[in-house]
Amino acid sequence: MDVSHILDPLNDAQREAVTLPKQSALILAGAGSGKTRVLTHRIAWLIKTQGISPFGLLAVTFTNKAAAEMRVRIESLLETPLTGMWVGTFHGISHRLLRMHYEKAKLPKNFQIMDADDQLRLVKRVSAGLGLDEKQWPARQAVWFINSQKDEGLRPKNIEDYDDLYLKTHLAIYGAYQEACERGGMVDFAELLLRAHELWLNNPEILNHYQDRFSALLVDEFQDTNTVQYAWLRVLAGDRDNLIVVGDDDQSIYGWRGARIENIQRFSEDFKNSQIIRLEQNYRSTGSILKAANHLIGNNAGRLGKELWTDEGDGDLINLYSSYNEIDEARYIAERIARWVADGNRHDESAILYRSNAQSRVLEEAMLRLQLPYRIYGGQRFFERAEIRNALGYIRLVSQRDADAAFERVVNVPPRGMGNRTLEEIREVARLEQVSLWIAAERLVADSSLTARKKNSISGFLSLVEDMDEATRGVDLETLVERVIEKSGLVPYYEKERGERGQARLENLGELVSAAGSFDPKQNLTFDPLGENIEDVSLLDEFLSHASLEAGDAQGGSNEDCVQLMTMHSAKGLEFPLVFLAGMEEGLFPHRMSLEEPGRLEEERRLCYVGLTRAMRYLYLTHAESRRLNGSDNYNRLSRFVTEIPEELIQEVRLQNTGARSSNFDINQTDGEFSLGQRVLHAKFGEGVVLNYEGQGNQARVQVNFSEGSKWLMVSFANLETIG
DNA sequence: AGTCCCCCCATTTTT
DNA sequence: TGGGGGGACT
Repeated sequence: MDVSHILDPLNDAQREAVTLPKQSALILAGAGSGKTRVLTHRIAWLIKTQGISPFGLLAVTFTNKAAAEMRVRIESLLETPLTGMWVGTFHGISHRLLRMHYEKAKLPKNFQIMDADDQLRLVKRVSAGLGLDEKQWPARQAVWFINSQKDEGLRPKNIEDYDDLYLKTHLAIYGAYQEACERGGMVDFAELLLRAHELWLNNPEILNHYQDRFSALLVDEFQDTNTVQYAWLRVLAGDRDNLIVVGDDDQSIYGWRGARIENIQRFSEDFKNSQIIRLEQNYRSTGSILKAANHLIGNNAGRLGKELWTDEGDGDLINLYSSYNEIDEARYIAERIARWVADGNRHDESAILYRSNAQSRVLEEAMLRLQLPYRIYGGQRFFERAEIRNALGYIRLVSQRDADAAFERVVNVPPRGMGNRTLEEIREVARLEQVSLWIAAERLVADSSLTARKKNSISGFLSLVEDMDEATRGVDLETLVERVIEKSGLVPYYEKERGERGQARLENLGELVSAAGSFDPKQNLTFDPLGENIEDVSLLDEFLSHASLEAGDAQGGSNEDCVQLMTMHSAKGLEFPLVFLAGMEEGLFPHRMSLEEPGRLEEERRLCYVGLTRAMRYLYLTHAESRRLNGSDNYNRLSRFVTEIPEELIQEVRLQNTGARSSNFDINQTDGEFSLGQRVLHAKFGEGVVLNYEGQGNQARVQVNFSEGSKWLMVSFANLETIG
């Protein structure tokens, strides 16, 4: 069989990784070293030459996007649709397992997935039920506690409280919360993983089945696995020695949400037969950028060790711009991008990366001022928008009356005269009689002791949902969604909301209808073209699970040619020819919150490493001498990360024109010297004042403020005459 | 029930 | 500086 198209495009290390014999391995894949390529080619190679059916393969990723991309790339290698192979996220695959083995997992058949918002609401309710003061015991903190425990694989009974009030209280909340979840058949994200793990531990026959089925397990971004995820993988691998993990300890940046860099550091000990293959040749960045990144990360201890290299040459030096303040910093970046575009490049080949979202606003304003189209990553995603969640709440209730989270969410949206008092009564009945809110509401209506007013508002809601149910029997998914929205009263409710916001919400509701119309469960992981379908899960439930598990894109229109603004975290995995790292200051990056513990500082350094290695050709580091943040001025020192880069790799863009700092850097050039503030004469633009300059020799440019505005000019072509 | 105001807080994000 | 949440007031 001809597999040349699978092996030929690979370098030696990549080829070695792809053609490893069947055993466990750690592929240490540096930034831009062809990690995804190795994974996908490995899979194609296993299928084409090792006689392994796609059915016998499992590939796990962290994000839906990565899973989808992997599938597409394997399919294009195989030149055929990939059927039967499980490619998905830890959560998606766990969800599927739980659906298939719901009885053994001790879950109701129609269990629902709670997302972060549902979870917070439930924790609030549970804390209130325990009589805890929301001020003293913030629900967000309790959620964090619960999730971290679950990420570590810990149930309340496994946790020691050390007679400590903090622990005791949170344990009580965790316990009560878990009971509420069990009662309502609800599963949060962390629970999906923990539950699937327990499913295997408690049911050896099920575990054996999957161990027999999968002859190879492949994991992407292994450095981001948390304790449960690694335990999950180890249980599944058992003694089969068939676990291939790909990752980069130097790019582990999610410790704060449970990821354990130790997992990748200890992999070789846990899998004694495994080998390590390093992918160090980089196909993305210039030599200077790689040298800078290598040096920087060399300051971290306990690395597995890896040095990126390229055979493409050093390229330009890294530019460092010291600005007067954050506004000047943003202006400089914007002007630099404008020039980049004027030179014939695309906006979306440039990216501005920053440590924290708060930095984006000034940058955004600078983009607007220069009329540069931009796109800010992050923000609310489609299925997380309030209007979408409200609509889905109704839909959920139509399919499942006992869905308390949905009940709470929509019972008074749009407002229908259901006061907090009334709701509290419903909750009370539900609590006392151990029934769902829906049943409690029904009982309250039947109970004659209620005032007519309250009775009406409750029964109005109950019959509305019954109505929706009747009106949507036997109807397809799209029609169902459409009719439920129509009956819900959400449309007139949002029409009243002034501004474009209401309009946007209405559009989103419309989009939800079409999303339902084009929803194809065959593309969804929980179904399988080989007929491994999960019995009796309705298309509707499937759609709702999909909405929880895959929150969708943050914004549409992402295909337009825009400057890309995002945090360094969200930039992981991406690359851009022109990259700015803004706010290279102590306290901001590394962030002050991470300074105390050495481990967290190292994670900041890894984040910086990620940032640096996003750049393909041109890299600019910027910092501000003064930065207004949270309403007060900060005077931060230059980030230690900049000083950890060898000086000879950095070229300072020296200039100031914002006044407050007096500068008289001289610009040497053939016909004389300019200094900032120097008056000059240009043949076409007339008189002007030098504001700024960068570059050296015949690359030098000056920014001159002429009467018609400021312009950047190449010193060697502009023929400027000094005057005065 | 809805609006307004005040107070508090402020890193990073996926599922 | 600004957003979100909670409480108070209408």
